[in-house]
Amino acid sequence: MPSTIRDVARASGVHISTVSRTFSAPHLVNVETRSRVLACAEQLGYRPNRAARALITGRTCNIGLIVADIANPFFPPLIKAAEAQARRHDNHIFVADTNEDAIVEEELVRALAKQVDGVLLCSPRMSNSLIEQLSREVPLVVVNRQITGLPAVVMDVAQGARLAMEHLIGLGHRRIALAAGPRGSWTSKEIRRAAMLAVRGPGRELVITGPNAPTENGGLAVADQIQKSGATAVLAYNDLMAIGLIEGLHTRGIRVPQDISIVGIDDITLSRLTRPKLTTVATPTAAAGRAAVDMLLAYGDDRRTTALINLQTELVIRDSTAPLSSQGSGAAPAVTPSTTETPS
Amino acid sequence: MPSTIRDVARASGVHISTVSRTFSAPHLVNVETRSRVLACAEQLGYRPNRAARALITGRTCNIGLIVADIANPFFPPLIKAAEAQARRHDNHIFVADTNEDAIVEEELVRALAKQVDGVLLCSPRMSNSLIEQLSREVPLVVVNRQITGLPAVVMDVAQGARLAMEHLIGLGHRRIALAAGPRGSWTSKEIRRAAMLAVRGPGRELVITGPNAPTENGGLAVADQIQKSGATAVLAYNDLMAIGLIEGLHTRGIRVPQDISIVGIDDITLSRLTRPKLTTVATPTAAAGRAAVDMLLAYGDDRRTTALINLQTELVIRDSTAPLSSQGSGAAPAVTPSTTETPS
DNA sequence: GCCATTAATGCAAGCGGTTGCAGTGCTGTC
DNA sequence: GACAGCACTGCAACCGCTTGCATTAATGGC
Repeated sequence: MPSTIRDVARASGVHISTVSRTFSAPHLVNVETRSRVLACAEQLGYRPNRAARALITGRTCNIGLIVADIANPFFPPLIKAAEAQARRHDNHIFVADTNEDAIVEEELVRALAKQVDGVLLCSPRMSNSLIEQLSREVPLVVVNRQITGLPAVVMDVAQGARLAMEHLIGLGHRRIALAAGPRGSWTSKEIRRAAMLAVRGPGRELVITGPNAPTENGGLAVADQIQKSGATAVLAYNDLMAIGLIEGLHTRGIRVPQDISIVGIDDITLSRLTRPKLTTVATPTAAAGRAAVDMLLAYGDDRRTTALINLQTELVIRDSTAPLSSQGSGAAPAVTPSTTETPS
Repeated sequence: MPSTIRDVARASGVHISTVSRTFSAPHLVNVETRSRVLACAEQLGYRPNRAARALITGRTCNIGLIVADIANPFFPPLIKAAEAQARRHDNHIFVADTNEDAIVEEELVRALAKQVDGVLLCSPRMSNSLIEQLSREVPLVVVNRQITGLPAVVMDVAQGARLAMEHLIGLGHRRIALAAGPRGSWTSKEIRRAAMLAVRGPGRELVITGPNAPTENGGLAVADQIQKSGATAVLAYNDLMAIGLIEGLHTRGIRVPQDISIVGIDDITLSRLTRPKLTTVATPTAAAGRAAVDMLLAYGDDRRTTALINLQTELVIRDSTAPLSSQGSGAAPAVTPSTTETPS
């Protein structure tokens, strides 16, 4: 039904190769011929079949973008920035969601491999070795994971975690909890490493809980452990967990930040709209999306580009952190459980 | 570099057509031959090129999914459900985000058209006529918009809006505001129509504000108008706006639900985690995603399927709505601006 | 006036698969 | 023993498009 290059050729009385060139190398065809062909094409509603073109040129002008969970508000800004950047180079982004499942992840890379020019793998849950193997089948740029030999864009969460810890220590906290992220997350490992290093010191202690689901429910679920841990401050793997955690603590009568300080990571839009507003480590997700696309597109030019882009993070101090209160009772409930709160 | 069907044929000493059949019609090839071919294929790391297959079969086994804004938490459950359902039928979903832009929307449909078997168009911002035109170029299933002659999946937001209004009226509210959605949104029109109908009655009034961006910021921005409107209750186009609105009112010293009641629409995960928890109209987004995929896949069987699936919505009453307070001062600030609040 | 250039177009081979049709050898039937 | 039927495999055309090369005509230089 849809018209092909042959229909246009017949209609305009030229050979199909001339039609082809009209679209992919216009300077090679006579001005008059060109406009005649274009008119016919327009009239027939002809659009080049990109799949067929891809078959022979090897370029699809599509980029695959694989994320662990579209529902995690951390990703959309990255996705949108990548889309915008791709569009700027006349490419399109196909997004796919792995549901935090390493198996699905592998499957999706393979499924996309042949229909895109390359894949951006964001916050992968696969093993490094599998990623290396896949990178031999399709150009890959990894986001939020550092693998030697592979081009990557990472955000310096270690630095962010350190800043967060220093902030908390500066507020007088001594017993600090880390609500870790999911298994297989490079970011979570980085945070953990940096947090341990930053907290190290006399009279200080880091309590690690996890792995946890990187969602509100993950935060909700860890509230109990946090309460029992006696920590007076928490660094959460991400804002979503932090928000869930705040809610979980709230239902237990524990107030944030009076009774316990919470720091998130990511600075999602939402963290400005919760009460209390969330202190968090801002990650440059949009910049990461742009950089990853650029990296992938540059891939073609000189083969083995194994650059690593490391983007800075920064601490945004809002209302979920406060100096260690004098009662120093840790996460134990306040004596009179929050009678001054708004009803909930 | 990647091995083709010819490489496998050479390695296993058969004709390419036999290799082809090994993958697409295994029952036609001898068991021994098949296993030999499979072994060679495995060893060479051969994977059928889906683009090439699509070229001749006309089926890509891919489905395009276009949404207005990935960052809107309304969509992810729909996307995830669609992905799961598609996977069940051995198809893949490509998601693309239009940034609420009708132009980009059209461009994306066209870009996807040739690389997918059909497109799910969610909450389109285009005109009906353009959608009809596009549906002639590629099988289309529209979600959240009803267009005669086109297969569609809609959620009965009109019913939801009616329930919400009845709830508010039942609580004694007489002057109710509607924070409308973006221009071009069918859903917003439906809500408006239903709300007007439901509020109609002696001494009652509906104040409509908008169009507004369907985001937290949209809600934040409309807080001022709402305050001045004197309304004691608001139905927001979606939960995100409702949450932004609550925040905006909060900074103006107006308490929810004591001073003003708010109802959202969508029942996103978040609406259970805000304070106050949001009263909202739950929309069956996951069911919509599944239904849309099923509809699109059924498209092939008997051509012109113009079914319409209308999914029920329901009102979830939480803490952001309350009986009209006796002071009846509407959205005017409380006399002593919320000294009992938690600090923010 | 001849030849080398140049511009414009046609020709045909393929990209990596699928598929209708035509063999080939074998079995079973009468 | 001839033949129909079956299971398997090969052959070759084709899907829609690109591209190196050949062809043609027009142009310019000397």
